Amino acid sequence: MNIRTLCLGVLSIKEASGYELKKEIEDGMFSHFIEASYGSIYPALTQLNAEGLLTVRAEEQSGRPDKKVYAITETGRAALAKGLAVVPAKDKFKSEFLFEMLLQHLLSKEQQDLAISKQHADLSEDLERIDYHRNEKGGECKDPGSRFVMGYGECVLRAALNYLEAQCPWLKKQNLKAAE
Amino acid sequence: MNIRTLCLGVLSIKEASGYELKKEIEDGMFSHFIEASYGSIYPALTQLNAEGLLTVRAEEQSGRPDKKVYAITETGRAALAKGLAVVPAKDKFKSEFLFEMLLQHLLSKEQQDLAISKQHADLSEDLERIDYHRNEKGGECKDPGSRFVMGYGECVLRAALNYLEAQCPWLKKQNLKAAE
DNA sequence: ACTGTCATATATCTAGCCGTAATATATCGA
DNA sequence: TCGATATATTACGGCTAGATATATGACAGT
Repeated sequence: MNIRTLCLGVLSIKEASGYELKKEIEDGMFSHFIEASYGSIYPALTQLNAEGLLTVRAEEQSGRPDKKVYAITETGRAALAKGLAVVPAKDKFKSEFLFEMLLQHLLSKEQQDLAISKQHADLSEDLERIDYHRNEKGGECKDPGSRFVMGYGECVLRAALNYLEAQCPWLKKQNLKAAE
Repeated sequence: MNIRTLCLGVLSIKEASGYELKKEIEDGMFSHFIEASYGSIYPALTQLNAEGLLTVRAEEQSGRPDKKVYAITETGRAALAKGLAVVPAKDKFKSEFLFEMLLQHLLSKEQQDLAISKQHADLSEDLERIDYHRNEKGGECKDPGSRFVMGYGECVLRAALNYLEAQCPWLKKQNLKAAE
């Protein structure tokens, strides 16, 4: 699956500008299992629009560049359905953290602890974001699809967090201190 | 962290040809948290060799292309240590499976079930590979680094698998059938 | 109060890294 | 004979990181 299908998928939920699309992918419901950069999003939107899979509407804004709001068309929905109708590729997981841990004998104790703290913070942040999307933004994630992916993410992230805390008990103490 | 550091890291454990390196990344201890393709590995090795971070030794083989076995040098180890001495970037996780699940209302029941079965199989396979590296290849993964990353992987994969089976009870029945 | 710097909001583009997949060749097992 | 295994190479295209442009509001420093 490529960036084009990805954009169509996000836009099938709600219309957005390129900037908002990126935000959605970075901070929104999609954030824990999708990545995409401006350099791929903007050209994709332009192309999809040229092919009639999206429409654009320019919103003028004082001081800022015009916002180009993209919306999916019926043709776009058909293309999306087609793009999804393939068996998904295997998940891709890349972790520099685990790579460093594997070679931990090459690192100082401080570097190791720093890496572990950072991992712990990253995981916690992702977990909080999921909780936020589930609870605080009431109503937006009530469909079966959203619930499934939120549940998946929560469960995986929590497992990682638990493992980390079990292996490094000092993380919890540090947590308590930080919470004071 | 880039491919160069990655190659150095793997070669710091044992010397290997480009082909073997790829195998290690694909099927070995690294497989659940690292990806790299021939298209990036081979040029990286050539370059690292040119810079004196690796040495090469050509092993002649009947019938096959010569095997170029790369080994890390002292300069290479220093470069590796330097490359690791940065706070690791955040984990990257991309899942087409979760993307499809989020938009499940656009898929037929058959497509959904197929995607779920495949995900289940992929996760199981990864988990088995970890178990294999921990148990059957006795002695290779006894250092703290290996144990940590194997434990992490197992724990995360098992959490995902449990979630999937809890959400889709038919997976277990199917499993039992397949095991007969 | 003035000033500078940073964050937010928006879009675009480029350089370079990286992956996909084709190509080449030889052996071995089915 | 077909496919898998073992090995190396490379062209093409996709994608990321990051710089550039512009305006406004918030906040810290002097």
